[in-house]
Amino acid sequence: MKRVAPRKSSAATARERLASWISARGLKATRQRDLIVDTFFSQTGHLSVDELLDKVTARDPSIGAATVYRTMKILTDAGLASARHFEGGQTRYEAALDRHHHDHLICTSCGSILEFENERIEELQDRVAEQHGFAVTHHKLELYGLCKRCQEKDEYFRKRFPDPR
Amino acid sequence: MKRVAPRKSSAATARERLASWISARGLKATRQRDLIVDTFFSQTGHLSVDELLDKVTARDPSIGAATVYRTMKILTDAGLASARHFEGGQTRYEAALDRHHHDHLICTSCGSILEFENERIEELQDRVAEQHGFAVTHHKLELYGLCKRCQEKDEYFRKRFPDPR
DNA sequence: ATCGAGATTGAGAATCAATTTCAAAATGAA
DNA sequence: TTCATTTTGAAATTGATTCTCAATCTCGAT
Ligand SMILES: [Mn+2]
Ligand SMILES: [Mn+2]
Ligand SMILES: [Zn+2]
Ligand SMILES: [Zn+2]
Repeated sequence: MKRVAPRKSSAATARERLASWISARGLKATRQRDLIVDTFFSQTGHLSVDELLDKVTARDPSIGAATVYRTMKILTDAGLASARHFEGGQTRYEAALDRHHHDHLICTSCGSILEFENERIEELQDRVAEQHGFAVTHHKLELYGLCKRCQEKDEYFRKRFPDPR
Repeated sequence: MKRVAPRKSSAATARERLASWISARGLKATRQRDLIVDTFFSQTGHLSVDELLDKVTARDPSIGAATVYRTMKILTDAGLASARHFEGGQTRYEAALDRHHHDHLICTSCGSILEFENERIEELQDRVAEQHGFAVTHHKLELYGLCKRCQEKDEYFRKRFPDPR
């Protein structure tokens, strides 16, 4: 009878890593931190602090916004989350454990975010940097526009209400 | 005796275009606006509102920051300047008249900004968008790191003070 | 289990860029 | 010139984030 080795959820792994990262520098484990980290890793996608705070206060209304900010900064420093600064809005965080570098397509109508990886683009970026004697540490590639669904919605309204005015 | 056709400075052209853009929508020409636009186009590079305000108040100390913000927004709407939101700092503006789209290399040590165009990267971006059924309106590609000079400075200090502690 | 140095907390204040408000001044078409 | 409309500068406001601080918690050493 085959047994799959019990796979640790990446949330669990993240909590472990955070624990060692925290103790490694004399920080302390707290109930609030655990709750926030737990909540964060139980979500997918790109979460703003406000959105996260909502979920967190649903579980414990006494937790303050500052603590969520502080905790997400720790997660980021520990390499377990990454902060994204898309156009206009607040900072958004996404889980970073076991994830490749990737870039984003952002729908300016509905706010949905798609991810992509393109090795060829990365190479060309490296080449550009090289040509300028530049040592790149990180980069940002974001494509803004309309997702498929929002294009279709637009199309629908254009058909129903042609040539307004 | 050959004569080159007198070439209008792009600053002058920008002022003309702005004038028609302004009158086209019932706005009014003002001394402050002229001064700000003049100052902006007499500079090169990527200017923050603060930096621009400094130059502007040197010429007329009575001009307020709000007016500079408002004027740069008009220039942007008119397509004569473009706003750039690099990591961390304030919005920076660059002249947009007669300029191709381009992207940036930003030195995180000295703040210098290099520009580049790469048609191949743009094509690949289009392909990515297409694959996701995404209609891109604009994008942002920014490479952060150390410029040549800052790398050399680092190198110099590493040689002079090896293995500290 | 208790202690105590040091870390963490939540609330509210502070910061910072940017926008808005508002009363006074400027613009420009008639 | 008139005068509806736009613009201005100063100050207030906004919104995201960080900071401050007194009270509370954590955890290694007793
Ligand atoms: Mn992502
Ligand atoms: Mn540029
Ligand atoms: Zn959409
Ligand atoms: Zn540099």
